[in-house]
Amino acid sequence: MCNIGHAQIILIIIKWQFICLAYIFNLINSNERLVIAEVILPLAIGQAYSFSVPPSLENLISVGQRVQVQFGKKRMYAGIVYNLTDSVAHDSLKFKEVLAILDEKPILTKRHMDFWKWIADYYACHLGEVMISALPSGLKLSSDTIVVKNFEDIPNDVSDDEYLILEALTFHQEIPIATIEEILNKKNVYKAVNNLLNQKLICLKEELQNNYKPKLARFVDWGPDYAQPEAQTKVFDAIKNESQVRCLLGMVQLTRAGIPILKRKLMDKTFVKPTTIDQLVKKGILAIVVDPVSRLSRDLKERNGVLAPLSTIQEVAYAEIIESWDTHNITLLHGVTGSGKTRLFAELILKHVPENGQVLYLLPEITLATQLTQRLKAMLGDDIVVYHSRINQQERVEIWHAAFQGRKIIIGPRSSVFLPFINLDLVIIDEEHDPSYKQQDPAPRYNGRDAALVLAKLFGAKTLLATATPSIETYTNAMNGKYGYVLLAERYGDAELPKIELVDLKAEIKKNTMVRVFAASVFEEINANIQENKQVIIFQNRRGFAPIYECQLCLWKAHCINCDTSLIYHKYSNKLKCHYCGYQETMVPECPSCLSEKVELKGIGTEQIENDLSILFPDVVINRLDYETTRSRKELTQIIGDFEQGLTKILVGTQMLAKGLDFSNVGLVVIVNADQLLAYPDFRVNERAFQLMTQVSGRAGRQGGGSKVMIQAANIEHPVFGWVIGHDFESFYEREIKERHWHFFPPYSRMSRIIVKHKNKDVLTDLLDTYLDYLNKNIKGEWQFFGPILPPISRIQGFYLQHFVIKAPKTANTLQVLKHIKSSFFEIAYRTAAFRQAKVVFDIDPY
DNA sequence: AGCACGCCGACT
DNA sequence: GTCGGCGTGCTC
Repeated sequence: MCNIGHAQIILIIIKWQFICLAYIFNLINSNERLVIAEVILPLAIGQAYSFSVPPSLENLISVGQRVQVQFGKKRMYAGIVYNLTDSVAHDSLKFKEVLAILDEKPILTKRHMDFWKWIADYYACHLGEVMISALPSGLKLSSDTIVVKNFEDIPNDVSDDEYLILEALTFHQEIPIATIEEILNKKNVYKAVNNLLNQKLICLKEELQNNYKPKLARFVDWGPDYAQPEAQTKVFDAIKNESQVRCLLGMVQLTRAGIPILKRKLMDKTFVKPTTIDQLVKKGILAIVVDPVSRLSRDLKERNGVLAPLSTIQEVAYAEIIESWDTHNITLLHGVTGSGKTRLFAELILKHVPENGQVLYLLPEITLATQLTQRLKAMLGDDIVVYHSRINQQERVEIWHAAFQGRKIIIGPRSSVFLPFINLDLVIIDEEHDPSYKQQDPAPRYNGRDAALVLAKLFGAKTLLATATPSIETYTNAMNGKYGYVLLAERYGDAELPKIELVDLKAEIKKNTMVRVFAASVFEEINANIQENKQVIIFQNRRGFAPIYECQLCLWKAHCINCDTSLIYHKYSNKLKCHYCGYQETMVPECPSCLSEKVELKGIGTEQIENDLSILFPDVVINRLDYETTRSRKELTQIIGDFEQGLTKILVGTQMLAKGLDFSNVGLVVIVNADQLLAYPDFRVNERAFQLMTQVSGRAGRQGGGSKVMIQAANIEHPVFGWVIGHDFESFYEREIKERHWHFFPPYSRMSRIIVKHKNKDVLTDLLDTYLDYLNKNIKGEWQFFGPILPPISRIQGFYLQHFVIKAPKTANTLQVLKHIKSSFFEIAYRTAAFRQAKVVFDIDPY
């Protein structure tokens, strides 16, 4: 008995041991199997954060999906699974759980997130910031996202959670996601929200903002019975009222091409009041249209349906590009303005890209809204998607999915490098030199051109960089043999490059022969072109009416209260505006400082030129193309369309005019003040001035010959003018590259700019001195540090700013040293309490 | 970036 | 005696 009892006890002990062992084994085992998801959150912190994946989700989760996670005490985010790993027990304890998986399938591939990582590393920013830029807002969710009603009746086939959300929306049009959590009385509501989004029963608030804008533009068209010219002619018999007649005459003239006209523009051109138009609308003669779809696109598409054959020169260039791709992945197509590059792109896409290959066609933002995309659409058909800043967020999500499903051609600005291509075969970067490829603010401060080259490399895709005025960096790479090089030196068809003439403003002013802002010869030339029914483009790279408002007595100047900038007068609104922070005040007729009335406007802006022209040429239709007049896409399309169709005779504008616009009847291009283009304190000024003048000139004479460009300048000895006049890119390059070499500027060095902001001016100076001292002592080699530099605008929105510049050798470990620079900055700033409030911005490869 | 916690000035 | 300013530190 005793023995048996003993044995039993032993058995029990063994049993217990077994249980304990099994328990421990189980623990280890389950810990080994525990899956950890590294998740990118849409925040400017850290890199990826880790969350544990509950067993129920283990088989469903994969890299590239969105998941709902809690971050901090109460905030929820839709993050992206960046990586999946196993972890051991003591690590996993501190992790929160993934609460839900939002996408059945990934919405992008690992390859794309590698691209994100490259951007974050190279441009010294957080992965989360890249995510914010990359994802359309329809795919981003967080606690403070606001959900908006987008249905009439609640459908039957929704889940309980979804029903509760929709029901709540019938009472309140908008509900923040945080409130939805309260309504459903639980934390993981994203799944339901996401389902409703997919069913388009709800929208996110940001998604709607873009949709509202086009509604602001009202257009005037003929009433249904007056669409035909005969009916329009007859209508004058019945109308007696003088202003109504004037209004209708204007309509006949301005809508000749069958395109409705902006109501405001009709009022401006015919000097009628809104009531006059309303009366005509009441009679049914005119109609107000709020159609958000431009009719221009339809017209153009019909006109350009047929693909013209390649010219002999284009054939040669085509063959050369294909050949150069045998040995180089990247090729520069250097084609003069008007050489028919677009037609070549169409040929490459149609003939070279395989059936399932994708094409990314990058363009500077403004060109997107123009004829170019219309022409490509006409050439290439419907398998083409255009991605630009003014399309709404719902469409963006659709384009996102289209790219992931292999849509063939995507045209877009720099941000389209973030679309989730699956089989990218060709990248075309048009107007490669354009500075707007560089994003200034916010982070990631990436260059769309350079990022696209990296993206293409990740896919093994071929790249074509195209421009009439290559950037110094790209041209150098082409000359080095790093890139292939194809030259297209002649214009397409019978078009000739325009004759460029320099007009000496100093001499003109001495002789007192200026006609307002124009030299006498320029004024005559404008006049002659109008007489010959040719169109004129006037270029002035400054918007507004006058840049400086100054007191002649005490020299007081209108200054922004937040920034270190002078306020620019806008006549249309009678306001003085800051172009940096948007601050504005109403113009007062006397000096606020000495109360004298001798305050005067100085300098020239596009608005003033437009005003002067309307006085000099009262019978000519003049229009203006700048940031001010193109707030909506429709207005931009309208302005370009009107000029293209010859309704507008003179077009005044800023550098928007320089970007790839194609007008056939321009006989004269005037650059009003070229000195200003050469006055920026930037090592790229000459390059920029050369490019701008050449590009603007390129708008002239795109069909036939005899066109002219007149450049007004005081400092006519500047060498850049000679090269522009001679269409001599090579001499310009020869000289410029020597300068870059001499001063160790890019492409000989890699440049970074570190901008530091602080509310206290002295602390800021102190911090920069301390830090630069540290850098000079600790970083050796060919590294050069310059600063502190006071930027042209040294105070923005209450913060003082200073920057310094780093020139680094182009060696392999540049990035590591930059990382060190970044971390040591924070270290030094942290040591002193006063430094800690400093904000710092890293701008790599600044433009 | 957001948000909580905490320590000092102007109000019921 | 509280409300609220923004400085500091933390978020898997």
